[in-house]
Amino acid sequence: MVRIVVGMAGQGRVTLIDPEAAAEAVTVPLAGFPDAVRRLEARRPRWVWSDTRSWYPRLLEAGVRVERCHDLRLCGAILEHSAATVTVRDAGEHPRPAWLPVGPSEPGAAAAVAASSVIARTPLFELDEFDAVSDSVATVGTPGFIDAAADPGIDPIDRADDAVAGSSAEPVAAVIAEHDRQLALLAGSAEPNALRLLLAAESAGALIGAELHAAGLPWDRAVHERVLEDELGPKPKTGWKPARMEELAAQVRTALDAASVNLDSQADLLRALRRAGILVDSTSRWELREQDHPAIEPLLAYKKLARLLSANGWAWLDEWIAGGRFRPDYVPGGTATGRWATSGGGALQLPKIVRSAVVADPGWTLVVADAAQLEPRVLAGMARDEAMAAAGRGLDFYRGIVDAGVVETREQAKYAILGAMYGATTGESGRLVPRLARAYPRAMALVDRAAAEGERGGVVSTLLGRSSPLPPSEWHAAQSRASQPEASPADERRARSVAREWGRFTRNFVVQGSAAEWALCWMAALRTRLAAIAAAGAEAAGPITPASASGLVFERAPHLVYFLHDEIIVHTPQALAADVAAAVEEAAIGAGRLLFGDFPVEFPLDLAVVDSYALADA
DNA sequence: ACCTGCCGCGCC
DNA sequence: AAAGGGCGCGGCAGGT
Repeated sequence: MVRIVVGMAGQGRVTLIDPEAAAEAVTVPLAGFPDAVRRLEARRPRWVWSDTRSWYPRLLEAGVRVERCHDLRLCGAILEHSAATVTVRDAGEHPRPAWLPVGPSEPGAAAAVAASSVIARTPLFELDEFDAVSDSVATVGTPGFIDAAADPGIDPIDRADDAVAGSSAEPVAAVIAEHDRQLALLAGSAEPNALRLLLAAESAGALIGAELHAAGLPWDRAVHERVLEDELGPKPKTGWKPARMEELAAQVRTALDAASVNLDSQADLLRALRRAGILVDSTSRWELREQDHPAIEPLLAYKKLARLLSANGWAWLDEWIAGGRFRPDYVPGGTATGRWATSGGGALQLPKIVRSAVVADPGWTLVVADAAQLEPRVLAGMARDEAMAAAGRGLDFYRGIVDAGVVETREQAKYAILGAMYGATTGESGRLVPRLARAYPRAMALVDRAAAEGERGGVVSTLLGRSSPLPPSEWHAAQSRASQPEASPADERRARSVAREWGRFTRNFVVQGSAAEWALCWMAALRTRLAAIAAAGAEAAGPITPASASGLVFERAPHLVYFLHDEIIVHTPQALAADVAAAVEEAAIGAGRLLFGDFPVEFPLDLAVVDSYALADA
């Protein structure tokens, strides 16, 4: 595997160097960076750079896509916290350099499942580099290493200016040294194969995050406006509430006999409710729903509309939709578990009601796929729980649990599973968990171990070796107070409560984090397959000229446009939709193999080829 | 005029 | 209907 390291060379110039063939180093002005990368990409190197969010957008703007990279910021963060690197880190021979940015940076009808012979022939993303990760682990580490406290991060604008000004940030020698340091941590780790896969997947995610932003989610403003008018009434003048909300507010005020209550103020509303004899402790929907009073129905309707207006109303459209695209800033690895975050636009919370505005361009269509019940399947695989995996053989895991006689209804199965993964102790969900534990002891033991480790302040890790942060200061404070001789029963209750709370976090961490790893591998494999489909299509269309090369990135080729934890959308020319759908299915099968080898856990998809996102879960 | 914390709710 | 994990965001309240 050739690596090409990217770093600054002073005077605003960029050096691209294969450290093993240093004589061939290229130094170019920043403006020449995309072309230099385009030329060298033919060698299919792994690009090593400080931060994908700083470097890759300018390549994408110039129409340059790269196949793979190593994101030093993201990979450094994983290596710095992983329980698998504790020993090699504690040896102290590989201290983290001060310049390396830490914490998030800012950027700027389904085809049939492909036969497994296809899977075997088509390499996954860099599958050749990895053996399937065969050990299931909820690795227990040693508390006492670096906390996950957020660092301020690096402003991308400043970074770009630095680059132009030729600051000494990231001189290429330092970047090479950092990559070597990370490779040494990897080599010295307890789980080099798993971690190597995680770093590759995380870095692929970084590329995908930038590509998703550059491509944008196709968005039909007119459809969105129609939704708003249907729900809220005509767009009001600035400073006015939509007509439908005013009507509902009037009904609520009449029913409460509170002519001037401000429904947007929790405090004001709560007082008015209680004065009207509705004895609630909050204004939240689940509590109001229980009440029998004529004010409740219009109030809940009002709150629903208020939410739509403030989160995805006309102002949102003006701010976030331009040129028929929604371009949120994705933050790969932005949460403790490795799930992505987004910054701005609420991209991970698109309400179902506005999804009808996600419409494919003319001649194009959307391939929408989500992994059905991903987390319990990942748990079954991690725990190597044969019985649980058997229940998941088929599209509906919950039905499988019922058919196995564990519980009576599908709903019970769902709540039992959620309870097991989230640590429910009360309610119907909590009562069902023991039945699940009898049926699937291995899976239950895995999450119970993770919870126990968290309760005592320890570290747990995902399948591939991403480790949990240490407990917050409240955990330490509560435990130390409870261990004092003069500790009160209240102190002890508080300490147990705080401990159990952190245990629920670590319990969920191993499942959610490992599911995020499956999703990254799925998406990374899909990205590779989409590129192959695009290349084949381009070949059929004739030679690639420099002018058409940028079109190869998004304008002619199927490409990912959305990612939501266990769900993806590919925007594709209609003629390629069947190929894309097959690629999506193959990638899912491949991700399962990569993480769980031959263990018989399945990851079926709900997949739809539709012109509008709203039609996907019909 | 800001900032921060909390609530409520959208998604997984 | 069920209450347990992870997020981001808008709005209000209460502080400076």
